[in-house]
Amino acid sequence: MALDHAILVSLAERSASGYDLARRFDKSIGFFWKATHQQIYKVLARMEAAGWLEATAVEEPGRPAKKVYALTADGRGELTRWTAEPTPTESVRSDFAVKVRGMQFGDRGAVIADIARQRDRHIDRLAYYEADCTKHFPEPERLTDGELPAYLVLRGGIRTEQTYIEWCDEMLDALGAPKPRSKR
Amino acid sequence: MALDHAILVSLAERSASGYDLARRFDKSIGFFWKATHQQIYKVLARMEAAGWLEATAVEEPGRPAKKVYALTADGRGELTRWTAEPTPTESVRSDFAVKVRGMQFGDRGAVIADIARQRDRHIDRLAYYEADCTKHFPEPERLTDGELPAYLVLRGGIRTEQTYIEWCDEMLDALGAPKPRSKR
DNA sequence: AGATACATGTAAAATGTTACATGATTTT
DNA sequence: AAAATCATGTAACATTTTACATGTATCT
Repeated sequence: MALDHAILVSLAERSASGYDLARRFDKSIGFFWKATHQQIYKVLARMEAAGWLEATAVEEPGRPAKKVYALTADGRGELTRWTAEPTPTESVRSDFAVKVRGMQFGDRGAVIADIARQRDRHIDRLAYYEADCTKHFPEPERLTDGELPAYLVLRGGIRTEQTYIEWCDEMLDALGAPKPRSKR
Repeated sequence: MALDHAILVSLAERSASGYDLARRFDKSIGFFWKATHQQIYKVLARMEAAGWLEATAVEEPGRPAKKVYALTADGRGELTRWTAEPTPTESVRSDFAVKVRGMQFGDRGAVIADIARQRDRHIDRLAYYEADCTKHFPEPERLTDGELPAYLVLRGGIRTEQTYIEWCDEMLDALGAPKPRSKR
């Protein structure tokens, strides 16, 4: 009951094949939920069997045929039911935090290098999100009801990345380590 | 290769029984990694078989006997090896973000109420972290090398909660909904 | 000729969740 | 007397990850 709903939301936005979905899960919706194509194909088959989805074979010349999935009335019903449910507390799971906490029992220098790497990665991701935001929502003051949710979720991603970078900065300062790139 | 290292870090800090660990995973280390007792007992058995841990039966009058686990040299070796590995990008998984993104296809009012609920929960968690921080690290300017990592990880938790609350505020404002409690 | 993009899957292994199971002691 | 805390597990099920499998078309 997890990837299922992420796929339902994505298909509600626009019908797609398993392959298309796999690419979406590498960006846009994938910023907040990761999934591989193997997982996606399996869940699509299960949801089609459950009657939440309908598949249509689409052939384009010079390309393999694809199965495009669309929500059925039952699928839309399930999506509505799910949105009305209160979200359970998300189970936190941060390898990185555990590693920082365990640095004194391992390779201190390597962990500091890892913090610096993590910082770089989040700087890149922040830049990516900000570019995405400017591109899709150039005028945040004038958003339609349809655009608002995607915008707000992206704002959450931007805030999260900023916070992560600031946290890495605080750690590198406290550990007396230099920061690898300019930014701050 | 996930809960394993969280348990190794916790046991490196102090030897414990499965039951003790289950309680630690309800707080402290559990802020960054969730695990149930069923999972913990299974992983402990596996790691003992692998020679990373050693169990000693401890009996206290008026209480059931417990098996206290401690790291072996191999266990410490594995922990060091793991800390030296670069941390792979964490796979994001936010039910809540997916739900916000899908609000237009479901029950808008229910999702707004859910955002308010989420906000309250993170206000509570922030208060908890801050109290924990004041209690364990009353003088953050004077931390020993042993205290620093746990302090920094807690700081990360505090920053994360603050950001989450601010994000919920932004969403409630944008959606024209009132905020349930004082705070801001 | 080799790499990348398009397109869809199966199978095995590892991990995680939920339900079941038991029994002593302490607190309300 | 019932509920909570202490203490350790097994079993079934669901989910996720990793490896295997296949084939066409386009780009370099």
